[in-house]
Amino acid sequence: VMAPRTAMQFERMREEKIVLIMDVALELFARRGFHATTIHHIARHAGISNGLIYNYFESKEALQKAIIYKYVNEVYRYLDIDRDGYLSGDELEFFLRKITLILRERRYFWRLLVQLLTQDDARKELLGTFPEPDSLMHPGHEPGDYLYPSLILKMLTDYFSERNLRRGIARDDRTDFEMFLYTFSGFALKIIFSETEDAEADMRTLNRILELYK
Amino acid sequence: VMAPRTAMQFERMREEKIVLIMDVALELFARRGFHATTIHHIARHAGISNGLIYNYFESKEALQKAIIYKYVNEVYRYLDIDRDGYLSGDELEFFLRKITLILRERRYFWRLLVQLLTQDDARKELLGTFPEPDSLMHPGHEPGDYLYPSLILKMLTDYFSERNLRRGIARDDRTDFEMFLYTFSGFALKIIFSETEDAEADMRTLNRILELYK
Amino acid sequence: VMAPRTAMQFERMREEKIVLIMDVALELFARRGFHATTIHHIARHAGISNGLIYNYFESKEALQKAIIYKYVNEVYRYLDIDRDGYLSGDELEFFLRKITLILRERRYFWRLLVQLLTQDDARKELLGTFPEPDSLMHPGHEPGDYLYPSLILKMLTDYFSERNLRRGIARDDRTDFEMFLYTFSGFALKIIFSETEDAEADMRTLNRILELYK
Amino acid sequence: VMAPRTAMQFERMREEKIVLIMDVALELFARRGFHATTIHHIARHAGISNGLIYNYFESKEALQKAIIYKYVNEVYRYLDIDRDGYLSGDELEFFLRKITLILRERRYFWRLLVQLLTQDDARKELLGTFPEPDSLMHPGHEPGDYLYPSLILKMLTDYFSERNLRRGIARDDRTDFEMFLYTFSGFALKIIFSETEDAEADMRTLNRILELYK
DNA sequence: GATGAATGAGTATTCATTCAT
DNA sequence: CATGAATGAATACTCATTCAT
Repeated sequence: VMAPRTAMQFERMREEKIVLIMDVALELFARRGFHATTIHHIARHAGISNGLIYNYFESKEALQKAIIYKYVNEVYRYLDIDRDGYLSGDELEFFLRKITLILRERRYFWRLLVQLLTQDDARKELLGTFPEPDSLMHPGHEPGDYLYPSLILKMLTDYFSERNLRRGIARDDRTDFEMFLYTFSGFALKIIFSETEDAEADMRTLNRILELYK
Repeated sequence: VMAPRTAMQFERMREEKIVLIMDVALELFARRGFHATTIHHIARHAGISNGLIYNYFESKEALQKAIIYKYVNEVYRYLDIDRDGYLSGDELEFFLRKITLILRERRYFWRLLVQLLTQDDARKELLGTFPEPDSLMHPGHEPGDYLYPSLILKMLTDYFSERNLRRGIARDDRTDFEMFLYTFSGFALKIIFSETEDAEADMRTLNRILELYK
Repeated sequence: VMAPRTAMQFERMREEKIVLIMDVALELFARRGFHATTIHHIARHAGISNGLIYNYFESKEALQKAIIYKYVNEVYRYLDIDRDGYLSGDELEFFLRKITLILRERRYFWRLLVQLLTQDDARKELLGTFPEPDSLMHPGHEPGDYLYPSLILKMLTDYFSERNLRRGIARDDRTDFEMFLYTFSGFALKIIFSETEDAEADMRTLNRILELYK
Repeated sequence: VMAPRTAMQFERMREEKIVLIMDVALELFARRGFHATTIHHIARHAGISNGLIYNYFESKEALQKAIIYKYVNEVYRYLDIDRDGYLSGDELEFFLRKITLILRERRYFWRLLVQLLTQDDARKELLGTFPEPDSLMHPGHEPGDYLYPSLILKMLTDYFSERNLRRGIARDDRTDFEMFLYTFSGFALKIIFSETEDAEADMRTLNRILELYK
């Protein structure tokens, strides 16, 4: 007579499978696109049956949402720097270095995200999942809040405003801010979509960006 | 017996239908993605029947390829600058201004392209459709050849090599070249995916890019 | 060169297919039950492909609803007797004879209906599709209104009230009314579910019911 | 080594679980239909696991059959009146009153039965489970035999034959017999499917039926 | 006995593609 | 050339059933 599994054993089994499924699905979604990836693909790659996926996720769409949600949260947690709303030059550097790491390590997640931003409906849906926190309207937001995109944007804007002041440029001149954003965006895309890693080259690029815009 | 004029009229009608289908399909592919766009969608938006599409295109995939092919050629023709393989500063400026225009005017095409580059298989397929011309290996390529990506890249590389010389930097220092590429890529994406046009802001950005990298 | 079909030809084709599909589906739903009947069954019995069914009906459920709706309306039209809200003895007889005919001719429809009334959720859904007309509250309803179940019920109740008066029984004694309803229900079920028709026996039964309750 | 008492306890536990499962399944089958009821539903409602059901029943179908079998037997036992094959007027009354009680108390069972009779295949299967006993052909059947439907039917036929004689009607006139059957069927359905109980009204109806057909 | 994770056959539904007219 | 009805292969999803623990 074998003892039945304990609730904890079951819980662990579930956790493991969920992680497995999400990881496999993320890579496939990122590589082939959501629609071109079949549940059967995912199941085969994960070494499980089609049906099992539905033990853990309501639908293919729900699976994608769960993936997005998980990694977005992970990123936010990872970026949880000193959020007094103010960004010093060193903090900016720290921030960019961290992001660069995340871009590389979570490459597939970012590929998926870019892909989604590419499609009208998915873009709307996606942006809708980041409701702006009230803390943005009322300065002095609670520590523990996530770094919502607009929050990050605001911190950067402020940073560049002050930088302008320091340099004797009109406070609200957005030139450098925009150049910085464009440059970093292009750089980010390169990291996300390059097949091979060249950490050293990336480092050089990052240094140059800091040199220009810190 | 049909008069030749009638045959020509038919030919024109054919042309018009083909253009109609491709334009509608391009927008839909770009907005919703290839898989999420059905032949039925395209037919309805074009005000024709499903079957008619197959009078002009072998398959949905063939339609997409035809679209890519058509616009890529259009872009190449448009970019058909003085191709002696050498790019002066003014030519670079001219080149970038032209591209900026094309990015804006052919926004949907570029969206589709970015979307495709996003998926592994499509990316391979896409890159495979631009076989490198021999003319690249043997300098002094034929006029009339297209400006293949690698050709453009080479012209830019050369341009930045010389610029380095001018500025007393090591000839093969790729720093500025890369920074330029990243910045312009980010800028291009912004144009392609922004819902609203802000030609003036784009102009300012472009001027700044030229200021930095011309 | 063949001339393309006219819109009317298409319309006729559509009509015919819709009727075919609904008829086949009705019989199968009635005989095997909704869940036990697969779309594939229906398609095979109708001699068409699975997919075609979805050209005409949104879903399996929508198909069932369309069937119900169609036959309910047909029945209502068929029962469209002099609807002044008052039922004479002869009108009652006429009414019952008509219903008996319909029960026999639309046997499968009634089987399906009984089957649905048998399941909780379907029953609720079904009853919800017969919204009570306002005309019930305000006597003197518009001619052209359907004979909603409650309207029929009311006519019968009134009939039996008057019949009570005629016979010197308390106006609101429901004994005979209920006995009549039970008897006719049992009789209806027999007609609906008997495999073989015995029109003569049914006639005798109906006569007896009229003898007892007219 | 287990003490016999423990074995017996186990046996009782088994019994209780079986009864629990059958009761829950009966209600669900009756309310939602066999196909729309999942094993998972049953398990959840019974507060047990999916797998456990298969410890006690071969399959979902076997479970339904077991339910039918159990309740049919229960009904038969309950109706186990003096079966000399002859039905006096008082015995008829007794019989009907008993049935009325059972209809009300085993409402879900009867709903399920009606639902099954509604489907062709289930109807055949169901009727096949009541093989006619030989005792019917050879009068003077063994006590202890069940009151098979045909036996009941025969008793009623005989009862009405004699009643005809008493009333000076042709012995084989089936008019009253049929009217009785239809009326009681309609009445039975009303009891089975009415959401609320109205024992008093049912009593009045029953009395009226007896008044008419006893 | 008991659990619930896992399987996989079965089903509704979609959609590119064909074809008679 | 043009239509849209028709096909059927492909795919997401369900659920009875099995089985390791």
